Amino acid sequence: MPFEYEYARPALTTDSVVFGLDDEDLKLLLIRRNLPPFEGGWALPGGFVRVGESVDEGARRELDEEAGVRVSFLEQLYTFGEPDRDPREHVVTVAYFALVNLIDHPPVAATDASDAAWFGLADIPELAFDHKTIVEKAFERLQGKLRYEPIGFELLPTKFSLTDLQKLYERILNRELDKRNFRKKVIAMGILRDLNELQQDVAHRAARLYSFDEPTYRKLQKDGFNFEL
Amino acid sequence: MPFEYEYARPALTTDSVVFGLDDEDLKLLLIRRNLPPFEGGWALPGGFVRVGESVDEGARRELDEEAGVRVSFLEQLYTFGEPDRDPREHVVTVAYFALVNLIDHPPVAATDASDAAWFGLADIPELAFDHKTIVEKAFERLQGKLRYEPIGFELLPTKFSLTDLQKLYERILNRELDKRNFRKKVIAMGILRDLNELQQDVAHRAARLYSFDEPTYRKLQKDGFNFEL
DNA sequence: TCAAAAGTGTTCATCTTACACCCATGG
DNA sequence: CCATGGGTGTAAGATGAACACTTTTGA
Repeated sequence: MPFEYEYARPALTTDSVVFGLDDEDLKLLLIRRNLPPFEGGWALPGGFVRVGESVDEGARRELDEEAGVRVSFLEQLYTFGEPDRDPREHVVTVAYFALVNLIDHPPVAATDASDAAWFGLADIPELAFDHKTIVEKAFERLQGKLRYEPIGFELLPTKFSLTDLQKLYERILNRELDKRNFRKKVIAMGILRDLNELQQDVAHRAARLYSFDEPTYRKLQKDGFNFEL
Repeated sequence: MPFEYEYARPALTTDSVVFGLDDEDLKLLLIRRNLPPFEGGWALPGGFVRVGESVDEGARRELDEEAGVRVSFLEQLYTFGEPDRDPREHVVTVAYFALVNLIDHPPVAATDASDAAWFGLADIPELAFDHKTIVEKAFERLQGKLRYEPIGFELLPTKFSLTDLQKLYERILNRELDKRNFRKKVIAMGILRDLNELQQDVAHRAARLYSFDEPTYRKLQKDGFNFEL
């Protein structure tokens, strides 16, 4: 036992709630635990923070190691510090909230032994520790942020139709939106670039394709513009 | 050195940004450090999280021990985990954001040797570690939350006038508000109880006093009402 | 020619903003 | 009687919500 301290220290981990959109369905990334406790059960990807790496780096490293996932969006969610949340000892976890684009970057096989899998939000199995609470909090955050920040684009392919975008909002917010009003609002914001391209190989009238114009968004944001949908 | 672990662990602390309103000026609570590093300098109240206590409890305990302050509102702000934020070693801190009512509960002398003091936001001295960053983030949070959650009342005495409330908003948001529109909006929300009392000992027409009607607020909130000012 | 989704404007109600004067009180 | 802040309404503009039909394309 080479590491000694004058006072007892809680262990420090990260756990990440990674959402992805797969064929227009919202999915959650889980890994199967191959160690006790909860051996064989499903849990959020995560692990111990190393001394000398930032907590954010730790979260990214664990995602890469456990699931081979490079996320496009990662932010802190909340720190869970109840002493009994891990049966072994006092483990404080910094939870993260992440979005990946499963369409442009489809998942590859997990790099180490543990297997990783994507679950529809309705089909989430029992989770280890307090991970259910963490997932719930992350989903609330996703719903909240979606309306006030342009994070939905992180889940879509670079080129998308207005209907794709609307479906995304409807699925995550869990309510229907008016097509005309939605289009009016999103176009009026001026943060979409019309690519003058059409969908290919669809059995109906092809939709125009757009991309998120991030530079323009940043410019508008500086001038006090607020995204809201 | 009685505590040994198989892997190195970062230290875990809390730091709290406590705001109070004093004679209608927003103040920040700081303590003077009596140990290196930054000995004699000002810093946020906080300290090590003990094994077996929740991180929230740790934050409250440190506030009580270092400044004798019982806060009415405390919530997590952010976890700062850069490995170089403390010159001694890797210290991860869970930062908290707290509000106290300095008018109904004026500060008492600090309980232990360290001295605590309230600083106007414009007069904040140099701070130890990355505490300046933490304070900035907390102030942004205060400004953001103030508009969408009824947290301003935590800073006011139980009985206040509409002008008191408006001044609070103007000071924190740093812009002027229209008196008539402000009153219309806040009255229309139906979350203020008119106490049918008047200010005493003022050298002008006395204002009506109100209190925040929290039960009604909670009821409205359940029915999907959203506070916004 | 049919099915399936794309695309497009107007109206009404609501909310937001701007704005100025009289009132009550104590000194 | 004057200085100080308390208290009040209206009109114009902006925003949000409801709503239905025509167009394009491939099968």
